[in-house]
Amino acid sequence: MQRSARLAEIVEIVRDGRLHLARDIADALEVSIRTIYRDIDTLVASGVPIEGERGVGYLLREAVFLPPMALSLTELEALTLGMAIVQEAADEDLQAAARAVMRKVGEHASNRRQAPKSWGFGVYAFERARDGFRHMPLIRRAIREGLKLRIAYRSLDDRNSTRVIRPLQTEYWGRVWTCSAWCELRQDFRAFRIDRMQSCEPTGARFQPEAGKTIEDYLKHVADQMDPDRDGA
Amino acid sequence: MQRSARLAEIVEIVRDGRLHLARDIADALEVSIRTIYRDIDTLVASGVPIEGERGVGYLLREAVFLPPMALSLTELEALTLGMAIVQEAADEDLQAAARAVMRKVGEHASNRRQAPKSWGFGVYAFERARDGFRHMPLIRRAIREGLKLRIAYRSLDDRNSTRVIRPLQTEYWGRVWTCSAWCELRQDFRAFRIDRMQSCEPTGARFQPEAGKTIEDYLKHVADQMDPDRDGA
DNA sequence: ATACCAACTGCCAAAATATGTCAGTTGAGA
DNA sequence: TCTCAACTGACATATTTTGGCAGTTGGTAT
Repeated sequence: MQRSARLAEIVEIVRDGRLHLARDIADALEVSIRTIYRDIDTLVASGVPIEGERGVGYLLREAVFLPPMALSLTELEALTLGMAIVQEAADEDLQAAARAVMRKVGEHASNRRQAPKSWGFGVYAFERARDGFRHMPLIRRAIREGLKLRIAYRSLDDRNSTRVIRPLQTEYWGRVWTCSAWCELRQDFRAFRIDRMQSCEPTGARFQPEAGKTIEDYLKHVADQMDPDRDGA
Repeated sequence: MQRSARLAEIVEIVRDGRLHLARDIADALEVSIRTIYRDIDTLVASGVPIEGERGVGYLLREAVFLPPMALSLTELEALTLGMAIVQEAADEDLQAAARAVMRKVGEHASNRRQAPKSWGFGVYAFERARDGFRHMPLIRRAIREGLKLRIAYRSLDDRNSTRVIRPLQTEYWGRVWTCSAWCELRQDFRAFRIDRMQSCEPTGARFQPEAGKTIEDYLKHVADQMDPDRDGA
């Protein structure tokens, strides 16, 4: 196995977020433990955020490793446009992430001989309801980790309710964000406008994918009933 | 110099879109020409679209090479969301490019141990005016290459005009795309809704950045006058 | 047709790099 | 104090990379 391929393989092994011992990695890749120590040095030196702790093991958290890629100019434009839109239309966490992506990509992509100053895109939102993004970072985390949320919701015709939901996905409607979820009050799927959530907090409970209540079930469900604002109770 | 660093360096040299001889690259990197031939083999094998022609030289067109990168989960979400929006809100060229980006990124990013089936995003556009994207690929090319365009425009109050413009940038307003340009008819900056362009074709002429008519001048200009739909003539 | 160009290929010895082994040290926790 | 596993340095060995050489190939200019 080539050295470069082995480096990539180490990242693959380590990025599941669990602890790994140099000994085990060495066995899996059929090289000596010394080589693994040297390889991890190389990876850290080239920016892969692997954390090693004496007596514990190696850990790579919250990171995904992209291999070298060749993008066409049009693909780079799509990427730039997408990141520009996210920087306008999403919450601060995602805005910062989009900026970071552009910094990482741009750093290497823009030092071409005649670098275009502008990429030819501008993105503007007519109604910037920054306040409507307030709960999004929490909701995204809840979707990732399977956390139940308790929300206070004010419907479009100003009726209030409090309910526990299992958030499944967020949707962007051009101006408004919604969160689709399994609603434990209604025992059914519901979509909530995020800017109409008066409050939003984890209940502390978690949920597992459950037959009939998963994102796949929801997507089948909406194929039939097409009216996200139907729920006003 | 390390082999891997040299491979990256070759891409840097070659991606200016001009012809390069293996001899010159070898001299620049202080290795033998034989090594360059082997390196280019390696690069092509790993997907870099370098074209070599006997008796001519090497060429890499329309491509940008991204080095290995580590993205945080949030950054990957921003990337995924941006590409999802572009796939909804842009013309077919950009849609295809966004799909390609996700294929390239996802290929490597999604084979984690517990791969999330969905990234927790859905993107929907209320008004899909696909027809309004018709001229966008041409306009983007014109911006890149500095081509003058002749457009037939129908204003919001239904007055028609034909003019030659120097396109500078496109803007996305959540639902509608516009193109800002130097208008040779009005001798001033104008913003045109792309879905109101009845026709759009290159005049054959090119333009160079000219003091007072560049994208930078335009951005200064809009800072003062803030009404993109003002021009109805 | 001929000459020329520069990409490409196969081969081999020399140079550079990566690897395994071994004998340590370090920091944290039990 | 002991254990664990990350880490480090040194050195002989194995592997990979490199340069040089002698070709071939496809295309263009003469």
